[in-house]
Amino acid sequence: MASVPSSRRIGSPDSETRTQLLDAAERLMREEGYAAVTSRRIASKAGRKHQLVHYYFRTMDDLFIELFRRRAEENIGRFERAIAQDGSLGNLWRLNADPRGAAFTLEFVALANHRKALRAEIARYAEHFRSSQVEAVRRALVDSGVDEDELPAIVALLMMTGLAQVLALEDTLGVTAGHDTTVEFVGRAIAQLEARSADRRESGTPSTRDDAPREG
Amino acid sequence: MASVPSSRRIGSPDSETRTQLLDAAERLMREEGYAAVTSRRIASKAGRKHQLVHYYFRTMDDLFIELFRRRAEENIGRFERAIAQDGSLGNLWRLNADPRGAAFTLEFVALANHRKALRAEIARYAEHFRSSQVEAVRRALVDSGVDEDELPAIVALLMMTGLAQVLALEDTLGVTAGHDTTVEFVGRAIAQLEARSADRRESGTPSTRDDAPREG
DNA sequence: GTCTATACTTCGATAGAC
DNA sequence: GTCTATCGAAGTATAGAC
Repeated sequence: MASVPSSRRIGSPDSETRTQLLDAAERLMREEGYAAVTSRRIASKAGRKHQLVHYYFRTMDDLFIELFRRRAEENIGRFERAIAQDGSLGNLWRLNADPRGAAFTLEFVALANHRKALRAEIARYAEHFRSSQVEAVRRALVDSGVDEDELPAIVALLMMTGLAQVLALEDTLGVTAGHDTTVEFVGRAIAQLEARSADRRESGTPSTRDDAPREG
Repeated sequence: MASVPSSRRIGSPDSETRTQLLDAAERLMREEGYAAVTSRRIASKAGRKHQLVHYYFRTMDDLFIELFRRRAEENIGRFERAIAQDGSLGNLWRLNADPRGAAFTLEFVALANHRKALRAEIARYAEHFRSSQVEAVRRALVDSGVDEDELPAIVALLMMTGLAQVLALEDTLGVTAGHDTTVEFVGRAIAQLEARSADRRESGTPSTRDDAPREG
């Protein structure tokens, strides 16, 4: 664990080449799975020699962590911006239903199973993302007049996440029976909840949006 | 695709040793992920020489396919027996919520991403399993007097599957916030549906269970 | 910053002895 | 059925020249 320093030179994190290597790695991971992400194949895809990968990343673990981290941060930022602009249930579902995110998660969780260094990183991200999301869902539900007992925010979120994940997973296998029906069903269910929200606003009930979004 | 015969001798599928090798491979996969499943590590875990793995399996693809197939068949059998005995929603949820199944699926789907031979096998299984399950869910819903428009069987099934998957996936990461709440919620929702079913029986409406439970 | 050269490891697979 | 011997390919990593 207490890694020996190792005097080896390491390239700057700001390097353009480094970014290209990470891009190549990410493409490989998406297209062929994590086992295809090797220093040689990354370099080949980026038109470089494989030793250059080791110049920019001390170990492959470092590379994977970096790969995960930059996408995770981008993801959190994207979600938070989108939610700030439109925190409706419909938008939350749209964001979660993006199959790219689910496929990415899937691959990294499988990876974490045998790269311990990644596991901690992924867990930390998962927790951060979860608490940020659950808050948004909670606000959206309160907005629609859904009581916490009727449907707890965490349950709604796990259902959305789970559904998105299964759909994405099956898509990669080419199994898509019932997917349209399901997406449609969820869309309708959300529309109904949002209609409730509109009713409340018309009848003068103030949105809870204004008062108590404490936590986090 | 049209694999060259290759004159190499291959061991009998009934061999005891072969089963032990498969068991060792399965344990490796569960504990350390698919990348740890190599001929050498399997053999070592089974107290054999690595060449013996190649005696029983022409290629590693063959081994993975066999590994998947025997678990898949066992799984389908177990589900069908359990459902024949108790086809209630509650039991269907219990079966799906078993985290072992979800973890297994996850690893193999990740594997399928770079082992094309496995992909077809997994897709075929997924479709078979899906249609068998959706039929069971449909019967259970009809039994509870839930209309297909109110909640299509495929939607209920994908929700159960997705939820089970997310819970299992997060468990492996050590992220379990809200899991209890969710399991409890689902349990209560199902109990409510099943109460409806009981009401119907008491009021004399015949259960559909009696007429059409055909299937081996 | 990128390359050549190189060391060491692990892997899948085959041939052939016993 | 299991072993020894052996191959070539691919992986991670380091040192040092340019």
